[in-house]
Amino acid sequence: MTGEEPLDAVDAKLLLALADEPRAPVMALSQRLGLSRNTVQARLGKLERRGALQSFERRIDPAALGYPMSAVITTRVTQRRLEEVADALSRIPEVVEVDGLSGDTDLLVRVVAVDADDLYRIAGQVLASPGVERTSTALVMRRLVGHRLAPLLERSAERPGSPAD
Amino acid sequence: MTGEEPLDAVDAKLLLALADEPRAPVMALSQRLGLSRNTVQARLGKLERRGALQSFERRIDPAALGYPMSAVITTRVTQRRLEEVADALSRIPEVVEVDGLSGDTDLLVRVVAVDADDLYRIAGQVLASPGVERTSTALVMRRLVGHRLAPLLERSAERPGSPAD
DNA sequence: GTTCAGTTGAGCAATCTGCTCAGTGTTGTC
DNA sequence: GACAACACTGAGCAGATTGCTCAACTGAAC
Repeated sequence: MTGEEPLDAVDAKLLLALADEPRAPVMALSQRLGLSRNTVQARLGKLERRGALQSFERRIDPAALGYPMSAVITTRVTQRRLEEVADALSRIPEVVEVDGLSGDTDLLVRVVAVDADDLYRIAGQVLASPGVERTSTALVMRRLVGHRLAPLLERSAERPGSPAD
Repeated sequence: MTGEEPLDAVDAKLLLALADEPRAPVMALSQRLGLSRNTVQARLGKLERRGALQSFERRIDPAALGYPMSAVITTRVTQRRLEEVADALSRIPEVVEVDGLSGDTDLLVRVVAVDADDLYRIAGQVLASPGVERTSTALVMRRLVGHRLAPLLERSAERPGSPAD
């Protein structure tokens, strides 16, 4: 068991509605879903308590903030120093995301930058972080599919049970 | 010029406040920022119109939806078929993000899955997509630094001018 | 000196919020 | 079948919030 039961169809529909109108008042949502205001409010509260909603920061477009350039830096790290490295990386403001991976590369570091020079500087900082052995920087030239979850939400919204049955 | 001027300090503060309380009413935001309600409303409207706020879907935690497993699949693609491949990938619901990269690997594909079997299946679908030559799947074992933008926002909130001066 | 965008404070009717309560299924259990 | 647990519903209420518009003020640019 995952500890929390996965969301049900109603939750999925609620999230879809929110995806469409993020700042929609509860009233609008309840009408849209054909549920009572009470229910929607309870569901929303449960979603938040459950931690199903991540930080609002994820919605902010770095480009609009003045960082139009984005890159992924795959890094190889001295074993057993992952924590330390992650900590060092988190101190670089332009590092927006770090994932620990299995396989050849240990870390996937996502950074944003103002321009090419800026990116060069940041990549240097990543490489200079204690514990980092080797890095490889790849520019994000184009966002082919923006982060989306709607397809999975729609699946959940239709089926009653768990996502994969 | 980027086409749109970057956000200013007020915008950054507004976004920071929203990051703290995503569903805060405009009134609360205006009090918090020491600005008039009118101004906050105007700013918010401008942010949305400008496209500075991305889809709400980004805030939804796939794990809560029932997809606790995440992986990045780097793929090599037949040249000139990027569009086609991206289109094919976008039809796989579990593909949540696709970036076109410079360098050795052409595509960075982020997928979520219910479990290891599911991931195996999805990786197979990615590889089977027309135009995909080779793939390499790496499991996201741990999120070291969750997607965040606050450090950059705070920088913008303090300095009056552009993000890097 | 004038124009212009951004901000402010005020006002208004309509709506929304947070909260509580009791009633109504729908389940699952013994 | 009886019963408890649970989610959903409809209703109510005081108070806050929204969307909108207006006129006035500020600072900067020209």
